[in-house]
Amino acid sequence: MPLSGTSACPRRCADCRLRAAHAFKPVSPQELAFIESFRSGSALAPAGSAIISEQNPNGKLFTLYAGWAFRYKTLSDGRRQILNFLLPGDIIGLQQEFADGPSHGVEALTDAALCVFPRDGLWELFRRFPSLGYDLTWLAAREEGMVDENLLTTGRRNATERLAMLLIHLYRRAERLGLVQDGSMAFPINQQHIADALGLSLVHTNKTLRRLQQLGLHELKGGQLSLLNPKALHRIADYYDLPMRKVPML
Amino acid sequence: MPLSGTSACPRRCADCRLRAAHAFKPVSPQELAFIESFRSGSALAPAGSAIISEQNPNGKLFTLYAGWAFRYKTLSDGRRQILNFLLPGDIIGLQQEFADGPSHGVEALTDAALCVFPRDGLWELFRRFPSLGYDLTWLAAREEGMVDENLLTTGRRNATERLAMLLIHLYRRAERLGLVQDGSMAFPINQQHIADALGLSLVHTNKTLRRLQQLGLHELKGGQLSLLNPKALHRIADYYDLPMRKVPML
DNA sequence: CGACATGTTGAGATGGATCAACACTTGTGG
DNA sequence: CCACAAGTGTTGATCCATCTCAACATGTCG
Repeated sequence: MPLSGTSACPRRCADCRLRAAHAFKPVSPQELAFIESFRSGSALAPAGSAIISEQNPNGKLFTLYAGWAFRYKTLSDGRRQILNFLLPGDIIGLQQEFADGPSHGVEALTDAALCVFPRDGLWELFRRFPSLGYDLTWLAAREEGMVDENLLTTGRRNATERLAMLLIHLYRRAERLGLVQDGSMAFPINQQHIADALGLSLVHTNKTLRRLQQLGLHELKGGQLSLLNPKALHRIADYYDLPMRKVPML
Repeated sequence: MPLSGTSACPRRCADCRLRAAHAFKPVSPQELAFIESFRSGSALAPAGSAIISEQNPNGKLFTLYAGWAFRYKTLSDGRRQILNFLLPGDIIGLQQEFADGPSHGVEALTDAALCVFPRDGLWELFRRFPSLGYDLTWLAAREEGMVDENLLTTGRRNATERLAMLLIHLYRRAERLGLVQDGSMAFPINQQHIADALGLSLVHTNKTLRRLQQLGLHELKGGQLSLLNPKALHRIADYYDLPMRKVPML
């Protein structure tokens, strides 16, 4: 059964539609050739499936080519915290290489297409293409920055501020990737995900989200999100956005 | 005025007492020589001083040689979230290289000794010593893992669990570095820091900490911490520790 | 049709925040 | 040497943001 909406990444990295996007740093032909040889294949992950299991991490490294996913950790009684959301171009599984044990799980939110790399080829990559090693560090640092921001949100913002932050931040990331059309974007996250990402209960998330919507700050229906009053959302979230550099992509 | 207790890092990296510690991955003589040439000097940061300002990040990269520090972010109304604590061997300022703007501040908790590296030599390091580039990615991933854990704590653990987690985690890290003697370690963190790290109010932190102490789980006085009932703390925090590999150090 | 996931809403309970004192220590300047 | 300010820890009273529990609505899918 073909997965609706998502197509697997092309055989040749030179044909990669994602890499051509405005958001990404260009690579040299040599780098591209190496990436293509390094890549061990592609994969499709249906919505809801585990890309990396929290208990039994596989040894693979992925680049998310299309679709959404999220990283999470759980406590043994089931409480779950979503660490960050993953969008096309994000790398998956890099931490596994360095962690002392299983550290987190990754789950697909939508049907997702992935480029697969063997984890044990990582050192080879650093050795042969230091510039790509540099890019990997960049990606790691960038993701850490994202978690930092989420920790600030969860630790110090109240429920309204948290929601505003989440909406703005995801909108901004999607926009950068060209996923926003006519001021509206596909938003494949349900309220349970939002609650788990923000450290709130499901019920309170619902009520707060509803209040924001009734104030006319945003609209969220049919899986589509639009920000009706971005200024106000920025003010509430205490969020200041900066011009974003092109980011590397493996 | 000499800073009590902390000595600056030695002139020659070969004489580095820290690197000789059990916790760190050995480096080759060539790597060591490069690190020494890469290093632009050493510095002392008095307790409470900014190592990296949240507003005006400097372009430097540091390794914390002795003493404690912490990374933090603040909201514009002053609410502060501590992202993680830094102990000897940790790297400081790596994210700055990749962030689009100022991302976080770093402050010394105790008098601290630092090795200083020029940030703009980073690419040179990757190019000439890919193995050190690999180590930097490792350090970045490791720190991200730490923030992940803190996000889980702040988002999903209650006050008691958070405190237990913090005590265990810091104790464990200190132990690894040989900073625990006779079951007791220097603990240079006040309750305001703890509150800011855990997303709690100062008052509630005090009351919860006090309760744990009265239950005989730990003792914290005179700036010294001992865990009197680690088993119980582990159970409360839902924390399982794993054997830790040696980690790299720049 | 029933089962299930998801969203919505109200009522009541509570963990943690806020406010307000006060104790103790340390350093400083008169 | 004392008086005082500043930083830190402690404790009680009260408040409220958020959680929990419990229904019910809606849509999808077999």
